[in-house]
Amino acid sequence: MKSTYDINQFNNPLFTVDSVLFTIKDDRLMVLMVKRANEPFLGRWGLPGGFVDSNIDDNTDMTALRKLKEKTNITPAYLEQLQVNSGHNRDPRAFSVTVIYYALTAHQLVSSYLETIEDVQWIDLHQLNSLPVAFDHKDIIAAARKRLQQKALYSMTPVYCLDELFTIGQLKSVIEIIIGKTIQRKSLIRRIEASNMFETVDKKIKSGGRLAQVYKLKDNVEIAHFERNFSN
Amino acid sequence: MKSTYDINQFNNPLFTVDSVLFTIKDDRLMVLMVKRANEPFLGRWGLPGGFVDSNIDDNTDMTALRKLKEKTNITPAYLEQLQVNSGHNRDPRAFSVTVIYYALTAHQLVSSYLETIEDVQWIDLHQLNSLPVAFDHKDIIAAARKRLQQKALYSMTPVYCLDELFTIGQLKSVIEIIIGKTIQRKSLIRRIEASNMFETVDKKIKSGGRLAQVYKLKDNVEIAHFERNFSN
DNA sequence: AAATAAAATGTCATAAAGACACTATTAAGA
DNA sequence: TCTTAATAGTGTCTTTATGACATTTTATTT
Repeated sequence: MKSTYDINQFNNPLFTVDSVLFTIKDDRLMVLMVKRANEPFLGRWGLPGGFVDSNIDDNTDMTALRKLKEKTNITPAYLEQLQVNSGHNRDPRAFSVTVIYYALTAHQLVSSYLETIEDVQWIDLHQLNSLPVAFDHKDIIAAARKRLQQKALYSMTPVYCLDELFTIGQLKSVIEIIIGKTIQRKSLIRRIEASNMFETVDKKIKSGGRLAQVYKLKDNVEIAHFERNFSN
Repeated sequence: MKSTYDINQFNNPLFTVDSVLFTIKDDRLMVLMVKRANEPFLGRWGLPGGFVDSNIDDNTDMTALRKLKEKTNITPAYLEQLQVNSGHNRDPRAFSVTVIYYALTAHQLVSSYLETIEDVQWIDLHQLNSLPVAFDHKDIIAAARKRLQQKALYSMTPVYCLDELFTIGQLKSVIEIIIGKTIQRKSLIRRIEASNMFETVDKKIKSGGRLAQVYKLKDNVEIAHFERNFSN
């Protein structure tokens, strides 16, 4: 049945899946980008992604994860649909549609793997303007960043930029980098307690002063959301 | 160039665009549904939507609006991407992908047009369970409703369910129906003032007691968002 | 004129975040 | 060992948007 059905196949748009994988590294928000090995935009930097392989992928989520695994060797701790971009002009080949995901990971899980690779890199968002970028991927990254920023104001999502074990100071720093302003440590602690997402680990980490308590996520937690944004 | 490029066309997924058009009618949240005239799911009720026509549509937003116009004769006041659904099992024909939008309109603009039509109707969300629905459209409507609900807690989006002219009481009622709980009239008034989205019209409407001041949206306003949710 | 009803306002309570002082604990250096 | 610096962590008052609810306003109905 599947092989005989072909209505509208000819006019079907060019369909791809792309991901904006964020991390925090050296106190900077970074995005994973790939130097393109094919036309169009050969040699420019683009988001990791590609075509759905319907023999392998149950759905587009799987496509996004598969492509990310190919480039980074990991499955990101957080993945969510961002938006769909479509139009005649974004891909010179045809009317194209891209499902865009954004994802979060601890850079530690990826960085060592990337060291031996040239065409896959963490790109500092501040350096993005001076980089030759393919398609409309610069706009997409901006949109993903905006969404992440919003989410960081009212949810615990940014933890997924951190390693399994982390301190409150590290979480505070990650949130501040994402939202672009400082928050009160006290406010974060209140949210950590209210969220009930975390547990302490019998371990402390030195941080230039008093040792910091180490935390980790409880098993199978839901990301906590709050009724107010961090404000200013 | 466009006509010669055909890599992966054969395995390209079946690609459609569907919309969840909400309105409030008789103090109920309603969705626009269409009785399917084609296989699969012929005769069952489904969301308005269809294939992209890349000769007409600049992008998938236009596809959504075009299909809604065909069914309702109007362009909804509010339209936003909800999500993408994809998989092997959701459409019996092939691996399929649907971009889903949700939209808001005043029912007055549509209802008279629908009166003469049998296969396009407003469906009360409470009646949805007892209706034969196509594809995964029941789940999609649930997801769209949830998103609208969330948005109503921290933004002025629900105004787009109302006619051009409306009262505070009407806006309060629409919000309450969407979020499923009552809110303080006073809180809404504070938000109306803070939002700066509205202006009074030199007109009052009877409502069983004191006449109600009529409001309308200012020209080209942005939807106001707030830092807190309505709570309880 | 009185009763009723919803609109609109006034004002105090509540709750979560902001501000910031203060204490605790570690490393480094005199 | 004592002092200093630095960050972790706590206590507590302030701020602010919303909740609660009483009061006033203005219309209709009887």
